[in-house]
Amino acid sequence: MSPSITVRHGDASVQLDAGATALQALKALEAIRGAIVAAQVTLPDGTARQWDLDRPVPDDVEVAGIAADTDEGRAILRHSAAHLMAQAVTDLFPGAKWAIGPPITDGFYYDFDVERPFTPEDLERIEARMHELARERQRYVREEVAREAALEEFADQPYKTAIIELVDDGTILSAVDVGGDDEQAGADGAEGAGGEPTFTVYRNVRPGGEVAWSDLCRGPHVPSTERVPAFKLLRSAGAYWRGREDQPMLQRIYGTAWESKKALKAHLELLEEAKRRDHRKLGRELELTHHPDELGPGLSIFLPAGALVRKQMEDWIRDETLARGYVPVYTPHIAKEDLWRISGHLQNYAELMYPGMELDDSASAYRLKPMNCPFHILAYTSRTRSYRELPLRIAELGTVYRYERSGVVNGMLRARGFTQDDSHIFCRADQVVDEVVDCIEFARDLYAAFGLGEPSRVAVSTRPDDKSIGTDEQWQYAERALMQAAERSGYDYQIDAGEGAFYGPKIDIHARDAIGREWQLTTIQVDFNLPERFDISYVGDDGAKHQPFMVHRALFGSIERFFAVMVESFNGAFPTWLAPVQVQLVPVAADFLGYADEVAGRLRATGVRVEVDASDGTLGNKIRAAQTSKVPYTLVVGASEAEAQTVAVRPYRGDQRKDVQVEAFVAEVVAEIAEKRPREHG
RNA sequence: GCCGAGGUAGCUCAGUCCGGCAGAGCAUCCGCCUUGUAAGCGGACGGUCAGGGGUUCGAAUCCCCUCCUCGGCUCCA
Repeated sequence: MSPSITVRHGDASVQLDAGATALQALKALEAIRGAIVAAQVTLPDGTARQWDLDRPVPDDVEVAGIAADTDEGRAILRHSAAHLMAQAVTDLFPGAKWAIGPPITDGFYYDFDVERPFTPEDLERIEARMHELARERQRYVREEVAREAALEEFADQPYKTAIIELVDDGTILSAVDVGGDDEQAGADGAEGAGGEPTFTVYRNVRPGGEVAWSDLCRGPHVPSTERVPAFKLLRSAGAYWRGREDQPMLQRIYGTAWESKKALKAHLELLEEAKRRDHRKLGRELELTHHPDELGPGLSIFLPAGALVRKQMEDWIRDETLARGYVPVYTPHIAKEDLWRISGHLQNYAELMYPGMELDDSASAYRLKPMNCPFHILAYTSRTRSYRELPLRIAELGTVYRYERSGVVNGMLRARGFTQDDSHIFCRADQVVDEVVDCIEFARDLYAAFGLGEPSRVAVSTRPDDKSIGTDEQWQYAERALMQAAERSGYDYQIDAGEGAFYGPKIDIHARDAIGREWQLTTIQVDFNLPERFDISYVGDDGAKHQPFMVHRALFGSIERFFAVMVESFNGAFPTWLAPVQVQLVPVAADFLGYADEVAGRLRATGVRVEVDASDGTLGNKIRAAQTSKVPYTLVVGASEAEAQTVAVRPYRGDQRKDVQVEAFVAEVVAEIAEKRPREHG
């Protein structure tokens, strides 16, 4: 008579023979809905853990299936895909050493130490081999092994033994961090006999029982290789072991894996769509921006069309900033090195600053500004400040220059010269939370105005582990203030531990674009440090001097980055109020140029940005030119229109309308433009 | 900075492996056409083949260095 266990799912409960697997339990409980990749087991003490379907479940637990088409389920099947890839690499490149292979957003990677970097042809071979292995229906078999046995088994895998060693000195958590979303280390908690950690090894077992491959891994995995239904290898790249430059460079292969071929296809199409929308490509095609080699990496020229879009953005933020009680300033691009010594930038930020400009007749070098804050402090200290003036919100569109390392510059998303819609709010300690809440609401309004909807994520970044200045008390106060503000603004927020700036913690606000990608845009930082370093003060109602807090905030973040996000999110087809050219006049033949000019003039008189196509191309040719330029409205005019004082309206999106009265169209487009600009200039 | 892939006309790309007159389409300009909703026809213009050095009778092509771009590591607005 074998002992029995009890398992539950919701209200259901059932008794099973001891040794029953998670899959058997779920079947007995009739708890399987759709495709599942693993189980979630909630132990009697309330902790929930992911569990292999073929792994026996303990007594008195709650079990549930993890569906393949959830984030959690995809992470598991991607992790299994990473194993499959490592096995294929091992087959094709004998002697390859494996490091870690976690699932990441939308995919997975695995790092290898191999003789030579992988070529695109290698990736094709590896992927083909993965398909063969998947068809073999190898089972992923979990096995717990003692530390010594693990060390022995992976004696010829230095990175695996290093992971095991990391558990020993208690730094396994840092190894987990290296792995990103998840990690490969098989440390399954310090639960082994005698306090020794127990490791788990996953073996890929062929139907005949032969062990094809084994990896140290925390799991769980899908039950068998054919349960990784759709995958594709995307690219290879160098990556440092443990992400540290003093460590060997490994070869990383990125792949993506999905619960179905359909989902994979949809993802690959999204990648293609992203490529089509790339702001560098559209910027060139639509003549928005220019990045000639002579200019230098990370620097941009805004051509007239791009500049008009940017002007709309700047007008919006300038007007809105003034309306919300900020005051404007203008500051220079360079300043004496001493300023940056006082601010602490030279000590904490030097590697991101351009080198000093030495001048013969000056005792001090000058530096390009990487941030605007010291200048705004100088604006603050231009005279004695009273508590009655606080909060004092100083704002500027300030262009900063940062010497980003050559490998990290990325179009306008990560640039060396960029403009922040920067503001520094000087306030009393008790005003910090209110000010941060206002900033979050301001950011929300901005995202809405520019068509990004609600923020997708709010994250509070806390004190960095390494470089930072200030006392624990100051950091705690500031971090608490940010969390309180985040709570009051009603957003769920997450904590990014150790991701703060060197001078204080911050809130970052992210948004999703039209094709679902997430961008970090707004940043709000609380600073107690610069006020101290510059010894700034205000006179309180007690007549004594007090030190204010500073809130740094940039809502667009970087105008260039936000511009790039706009280009990509709108696919270059801007809403009318942002579009560089709002209306394109197309005469059907040269005879009607006069009437086209007349209509254009009436539009221009109301402030609409309008152009007339005076080329001698065919009508089809001119229509095509208008469409490919993505102008919101094309107006076709010929004899009948001139006669009746009408236009034929061809919107970029939507159906064309004929015989629209000119005055009606003007009123329509003017209203549309006004509507998209909640606070029109003037 | 490190690893990999690239750089040919304003744009998109052939030609590079295997050294032998530098090409196509689009754009631009000129001419013809006088047009009714996504490319009319013809011609012209346009190149230090990223830059420099080397090998060679001869280099876009092979070798070396530098710059720049792309994808990553890392970082970040």
